[in-house]
Amino acid sequence: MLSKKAQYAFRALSVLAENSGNGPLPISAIVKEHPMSTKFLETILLELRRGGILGSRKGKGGGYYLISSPKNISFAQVIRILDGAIAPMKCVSLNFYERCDDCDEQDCGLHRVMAEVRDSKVKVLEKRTLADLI
Amino acid sequence: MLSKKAQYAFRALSVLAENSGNGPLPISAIVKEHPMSTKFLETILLELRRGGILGSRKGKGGGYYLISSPKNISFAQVIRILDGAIAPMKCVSLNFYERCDDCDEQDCGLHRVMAEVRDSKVKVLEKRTLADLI
DNA sequence: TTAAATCCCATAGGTTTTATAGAGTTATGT
DNA sequence: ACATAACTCTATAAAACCTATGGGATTTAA
Repeated sequence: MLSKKAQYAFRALSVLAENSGNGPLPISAIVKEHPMSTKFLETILLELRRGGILGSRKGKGGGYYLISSPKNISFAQVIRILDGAIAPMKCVSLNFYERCDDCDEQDCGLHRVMAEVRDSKVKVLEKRTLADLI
Repeated sequence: MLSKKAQYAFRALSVLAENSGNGPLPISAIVKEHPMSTKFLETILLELRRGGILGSRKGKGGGYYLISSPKNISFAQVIRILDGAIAPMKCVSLNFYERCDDCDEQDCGLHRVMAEVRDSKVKVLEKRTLADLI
């Protein structure tokens, strides 16, 4: 399941996507469109900035903005920044791999099926971008 | 991500699937093949029984067994019993639906993409069965 | 009667998620 | 220069959830 963090993030990103190209948008403007905890959103936007998909400008007239065009930012990127692995098990994760203690991964049916699930999720999430939110 | 519960469940179910048709298998026999907490596995098997995919027999010579053939028990069934929704958000879940507070669901981009993710996951998980574990 | 096995309930302990608070820092417009 | 608006950072608290365990009750076969 998507965390609340990721859900809030997509709400906020949809606002930023609509505003794309018009300079930075302050948090207050985002909260105005999608009511939520300002402070919580702050930490989320910070993570997204560190994750490399948002830029920010301080001071009067500042705020957050998308670093690239909405159609170049995939759902997969956002989810990996906020929730981590897309795969249903670490041992089949592409970006957050960890060795499995309970099987040898070569001849494990569970491993095979979960890799298949991962592929089907990634296929959708890599294809869909913030442009699909507008 | 799959919970440990679901992971242990699949390990156990693979043993039961291999033994399918040979009468009940006690927990001790399962733990022998896949080392894990006996008590924890006990609660898992109980849930699977209540979920309708396992039968059990008490007393000496008793144990757990698959109610139907391995090829008729899908991954989706098992996951729904132990982890709940397969969908990434409750508001797009087929079996665990809950209304979304933050959008109207008719015209929500996030909703649309997540429904697409749900479909791709369900497609794999309904197709794959315990027979794929053997 | 005894041993083997499931059944049931309660709960402890830890981790993660969600959210808040507050002080500090930086940039902007005037 | 100054006030202001906005981001930065760290700490922490509350709630929810996951993982695991314990003890006793019940059932069955031999």
